[in-house]
Amino acid sequence: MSLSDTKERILDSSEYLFARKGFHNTSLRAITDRAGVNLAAVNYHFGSKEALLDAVFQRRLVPLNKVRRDNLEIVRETARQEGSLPGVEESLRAFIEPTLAFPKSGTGAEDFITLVGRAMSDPNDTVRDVFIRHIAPLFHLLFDILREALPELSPDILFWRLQFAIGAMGHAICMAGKSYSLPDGVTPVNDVESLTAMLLDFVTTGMERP
Amino acid sequence: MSLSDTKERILDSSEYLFARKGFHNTSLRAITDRAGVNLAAVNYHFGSKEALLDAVFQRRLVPLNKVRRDNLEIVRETARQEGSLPGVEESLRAFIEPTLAFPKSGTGAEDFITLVGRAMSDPNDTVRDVFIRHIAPLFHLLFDILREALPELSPDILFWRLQFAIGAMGHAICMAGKSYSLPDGVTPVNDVESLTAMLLDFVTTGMERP
DNA sequence: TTTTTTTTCAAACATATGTTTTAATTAAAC
DNA sequence: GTTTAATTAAAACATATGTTTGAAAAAAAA
Repeated sequence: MSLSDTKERILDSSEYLFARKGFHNTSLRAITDRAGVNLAAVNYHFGSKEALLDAVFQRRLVPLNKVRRDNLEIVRETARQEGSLPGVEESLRAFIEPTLAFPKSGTGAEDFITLVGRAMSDPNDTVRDVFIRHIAPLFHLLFDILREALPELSPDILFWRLQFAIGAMGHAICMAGKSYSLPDGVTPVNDVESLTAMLLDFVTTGMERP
Repeated sequence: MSLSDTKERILDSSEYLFARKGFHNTSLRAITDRAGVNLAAVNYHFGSKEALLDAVFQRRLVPLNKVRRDNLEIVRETARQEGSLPGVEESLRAFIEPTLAFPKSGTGAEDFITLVGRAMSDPNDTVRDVFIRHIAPLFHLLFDILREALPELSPDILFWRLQFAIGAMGHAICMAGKSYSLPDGVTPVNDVESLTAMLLDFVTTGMERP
């Protein structure tokens, strides 16, 4: 087993279990059993269970955040060069589209995005704090660009509308792919593109309301 | 200590701790210590920790659901008598307003509503299943009325827009009253009415989009 | 090859958990 | 007042948890 292989296996296994069972409801033994490594490997390689959670977020969130940040900067710069305001929909899309499309970026990424969908409102301080620490700068960037896009809107209202949008996205992520009991006439949606389109329609309309 | 007093104290204490720490992260000892009762009282009065969770939901959700159901039925009946369609905003208001106003209904109700805000996307199967069992019929009723209100909308799109709205509401509940780091120019909102108004604006606009 | 460092492994540690038991206490019924 | 049932209390139970330890194995450096 190569050097970093053990760490990767632990990260994969943690991601899988944290997403399904939650952080506190997942034991190190369940993680290491699933990873096929020794129990002590977690504390050896990561130091603690909490540091492991941070590493799980770190591994996926750094590249994901880079895509989202680049997208947002492009929206901002393009508008600046054109002497116009950034569009609300394209600003939101810059953030939302990579998030919902992330599961397709590789094995285990679906697990991760479920974890993200839940992290924001996780009752566990550890989970929420670790996540917020990773996402806060990006959130502020999105907020700033939306301020440019909607200069007439008060910061308070914009802030809450953005919160509503993020809540909608998080919940959509949690629901997607799950098979709850659907009302009659509703078919389960499994392609990300149409879900993204529906979500963007919804949050853009809500955001642009006068 | 009167007969039912112990049960009430346990319910209050559980509600408080479940909302702040989550179900799995709250121990029976923490609950009974806070309640000032003996550890064995939980299993004596409720049978198990899971049954206790169910009782916590039951106590508040039965009256809350009654208000929401009555409101929804009134909206439906009024429209029927007037020979018109139910309004989208009043339908959503019938569900959302009592939910966000619930914390004012009595001591401990703030804790409960936080619990509700998180329950929907709780990674713990127990919490989610118990909650969904309590909320499912009401959700279907709201869906049916919105179908009447927006007959031209496909069930699939309506379903997801309703999910977005519920996600927005749940997240708003989780955020309300918390003091995260706010962007410049944003002041913490502490009155429920204006939050409700903002949320209703947002989700109604998104729901009514052609 | 020898030495040194890194990694793995099994076992133990200390503590925390939900639950059960049995006796004491309190309240209710007769 | 006596008896019966309901409730409380302290302790123990069985198991699960995150973490640490110290020796063995593997890998890297010398």
